[in-house]
Amino acid sequence: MSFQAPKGTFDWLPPSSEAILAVREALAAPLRRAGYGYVETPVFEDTELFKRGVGESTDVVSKEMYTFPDKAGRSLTLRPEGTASVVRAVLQHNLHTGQLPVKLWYSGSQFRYERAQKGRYRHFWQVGAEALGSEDPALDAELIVLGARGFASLGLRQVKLLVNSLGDKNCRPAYRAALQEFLRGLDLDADTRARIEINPLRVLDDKRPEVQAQLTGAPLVVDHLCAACKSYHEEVRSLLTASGVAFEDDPRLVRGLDYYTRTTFEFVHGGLGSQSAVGGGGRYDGLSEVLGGPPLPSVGWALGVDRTYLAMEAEGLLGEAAPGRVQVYGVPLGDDARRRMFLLLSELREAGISADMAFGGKGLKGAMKGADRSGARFALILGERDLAAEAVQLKDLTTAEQTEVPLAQVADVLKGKVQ
RNA sequence: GUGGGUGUAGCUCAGUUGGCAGAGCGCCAGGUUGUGGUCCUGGAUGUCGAGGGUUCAAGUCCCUUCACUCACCCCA
Repeated sequence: MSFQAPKGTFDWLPPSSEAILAVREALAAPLRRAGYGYVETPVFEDTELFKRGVGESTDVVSKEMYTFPDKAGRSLTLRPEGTASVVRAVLQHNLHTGQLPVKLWYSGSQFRYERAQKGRYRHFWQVGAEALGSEDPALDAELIVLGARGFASLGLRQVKLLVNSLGDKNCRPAYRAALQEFLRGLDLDADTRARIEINPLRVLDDKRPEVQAQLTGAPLVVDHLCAACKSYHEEVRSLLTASGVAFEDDPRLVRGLDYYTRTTFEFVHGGLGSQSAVGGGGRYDGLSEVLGGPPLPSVGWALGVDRTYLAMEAEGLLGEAAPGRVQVYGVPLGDDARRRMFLLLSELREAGISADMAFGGKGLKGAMKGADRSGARFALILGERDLAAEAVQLKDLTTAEQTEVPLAQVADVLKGKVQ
């Protein structure tokens, strides 16, 4: 083995690669039914976009970005998340000057320079959705419901939804100060003490038991919400309940990125190793302004495609996929037959019948094995005798029944037999 | 950045006290010169992660190093 994939990355191979395609489709389908348009943005952006949009206080920006200079000396960064790019694209193309909200969805690669472990890779995939320019609890609820529907449509039953509100620019500062005061009185290591000053809410997320034990009496943001945030959050919750989407209030739920306000939520699953989030999002009312745009209250989420795959694996939902399975398999005997089979397959494929054949001059036995393994129901056997008769032997591999079919009629005969 | 575990055939792994490099699966071929699956027979594939050391002898013991993996941190 000479080369291998870079650290923290991996290849999707058949058959699991088929499941990944299915996951992307399933997560996106509810969005398309709800009027979200597809957006595709560059995989790299101006480094400053992420510094400003995601926040310099976050670990994502301060130590996990793939940043590099291009040949003209510009600093570019492989996107570590999708929201900043989407907001940038909306502002750049003035999509927000039309009817609001602007509803967009995307699917693609994200990159973070982290130490890899189960469910956390340096290159990962997300399906995301953003609804920009509208402050309406129904929009928050809509997105959450669409995410939940996506997971449910894959058969996932153990995805749990956690919901919280982080307050807004009116009530968050007072809460932040109260939390900082509480945290400063605890016995914590230097890194965590530094985090108290930069991003105190994240301390609530610490998984270490000795830290969690000290957090039992910590002030909770729900107790510090202003009236507007409180009623907004109540409305979101009641819409979720009315939609039949089960959720759990988690007053400790915070998000890793700076731009979140008010509604925040996470879809969690127990089958991902030590990681738990299969998706998450929330409202980010101030992000547009941070990026130099007008006020554009918005809400969005991102769901982890590879993490969803792991969740499905944990729930035993990955059936026996049959990658590249075809309906018909050609078994040519000899060079003349191979040339004729090649043309016959093209004809079948044009007619909408999926077909493969034995390559490499295999013998009959080897070619028949290939037919068996291809998953095809029918084999087409073509040798010198058949060529002379302008016919082919059509064998049903499930019954071993074999009939001779004139070459000119193969497509028509098969059309009647496959599906 | 920190800590644990694992590196032997394409894959999953065994390998005892240091004594000839192994199994299952997969792959290829034959049994059957124009017929797959099941079965039988045979075959190919190894820098035992790499480098050094101890020893008559190292997959095995010691040192170094790399990779993978899991967890902390962080996050989808």
